[in-house]
Amino acid sequence: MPAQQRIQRPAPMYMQVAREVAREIESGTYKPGDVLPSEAQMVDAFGVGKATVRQAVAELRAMGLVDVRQGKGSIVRGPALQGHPMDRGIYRRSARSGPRWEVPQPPEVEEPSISRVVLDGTTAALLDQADQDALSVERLLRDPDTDVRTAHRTLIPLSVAAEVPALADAPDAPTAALFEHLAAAGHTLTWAEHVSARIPLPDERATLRLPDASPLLITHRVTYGDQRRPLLCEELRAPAAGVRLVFPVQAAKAPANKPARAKSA
Amino acid sequence: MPAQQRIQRPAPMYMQVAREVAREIESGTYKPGDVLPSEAQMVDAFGVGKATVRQAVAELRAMGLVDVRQGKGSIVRGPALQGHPMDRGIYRRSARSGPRWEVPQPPEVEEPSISRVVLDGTTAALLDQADQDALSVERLLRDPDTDVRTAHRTLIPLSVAAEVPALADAPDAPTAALFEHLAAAGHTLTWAEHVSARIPLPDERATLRLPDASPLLITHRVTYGDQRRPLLCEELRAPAAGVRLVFPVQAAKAPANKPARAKSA
DNA sequence: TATCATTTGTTCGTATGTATC
DNA sequence: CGATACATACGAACAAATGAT
Repeated sequence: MPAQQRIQRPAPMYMQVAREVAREIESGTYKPGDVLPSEAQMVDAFGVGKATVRQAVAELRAMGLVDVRQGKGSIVRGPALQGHPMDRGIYRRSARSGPRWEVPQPPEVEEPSISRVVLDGTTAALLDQADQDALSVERLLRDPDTDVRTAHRTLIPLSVAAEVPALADAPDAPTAALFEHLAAAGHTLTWAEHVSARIPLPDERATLRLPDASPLLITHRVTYGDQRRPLLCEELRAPAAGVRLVFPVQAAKAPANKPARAKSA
Repeated sequence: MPAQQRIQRPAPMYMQVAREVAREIESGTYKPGDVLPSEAQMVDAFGVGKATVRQAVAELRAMGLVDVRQGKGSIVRGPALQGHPMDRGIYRRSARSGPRWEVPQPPEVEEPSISRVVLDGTTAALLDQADQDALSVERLLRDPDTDVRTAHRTLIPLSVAAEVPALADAPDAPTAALFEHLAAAGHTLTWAEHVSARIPLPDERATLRLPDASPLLITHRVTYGDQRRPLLCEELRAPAAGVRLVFPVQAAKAPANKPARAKSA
């Protein structure tokens, strides 16, 4: 720790402006839906150049506090979209009653599109099949209550599709049906959910109608059969702002083995 | 004017520049660790103004493709940090063997700091206690293998701490010990994990050493007692780039709308 | 140790295009 | 149509960090 830590240089002016406006938003001076003063007004009010104001507004946008629209202005976002997850959960739970499965899933916007794809790095690692192609079923889902759009992709390795013809015949069946077919083929199913997040790509922002400053929550639900063989992978991409993923968890009875640091090359 | 719909305006110049450089990165012209041409060189190479080049570089940074450092240049990131989750998982699993619990947790960097806090919107909703204060234990954790830093916060409502004095005596005990105390007090424990993500605040970027374009993965693990009463909330904030959260999932036997309770032996 | 060239960061100015009302 | 506001683009200057001399 150098002594330089003590002294603090004044923050850049654009950051000071951004913080000042952010404070006014949080204190209620500007309420959700309000339009902030225009850039020209801020130039006069703060006595700084236009580039400084623009960068300050860019910071506010990156913080997720405002939505900027050309020709209109900078609109203050509601707290629900300011990064705090609302009470809208996407529940990730599967339930089984006898031979039937229940897997919650919102209705889809368009009909699913089926294609044959080469697995990318992440999904190849999860499915443990570097060279194998897979069937891909892509869906665009939409929750009618909240208008939240999510992208869902089911990946069925070709080897699994060959073994279980029911999957190859109707890969676009509901997830519960896929589980039932795998169970009927003699597999004992277990799952793992892999959750990550990243900045959305431009086209993802468009199709999912993502606002600025909203990361993309990505979960891969891998279905395993016996000997922990991966059979299926579902990828769900959801906006992180205003949405939570909820996992009901049951503690395991026994610590079993410890796969904590296993490195599979 | 309807014909105008068909034509598409050319993308802004800064976006064209960004895409061109991104293509060169992905095609291998610039490899991870390489330093991109300086801004001045790009101004000459592309024949655009400096502001245009700067915004293009800002785009590349937002895409997570490069790391820009003053006085040095723009360094191409490795694919591991380009938004694709690596094979480093944070395992979220609790195991019980008899009266003992096992909860995985990396070592902490500093000693935990204990304070009394007022619950914010999210945690108040999860703990179902709008007016209640809570004990807060904050830890900064660090995985020695990967140098990944995570922030961990345990919230114990004051009412729960009053009922279970062992929690109030040592709120900074390991999570497994907290579970054991709650179980010893007669509670049957269940959990739910709430996962979200958002853009990190500036100070979070500093303490967690977050690179640009890395969202923050946030999970709230709520511990419930009987009648689904929330007893405890743990908040974990982890960098989303290069990290996955892994949840082992077991399908419930019956589609109960009531929480499925673990059978006590 | 100190200096210097290079590179990015910040800030100002000006002009024009485009969307909204 | 016109006024307003943001988006894009140019130029210029100085500050701050970096690495090598």
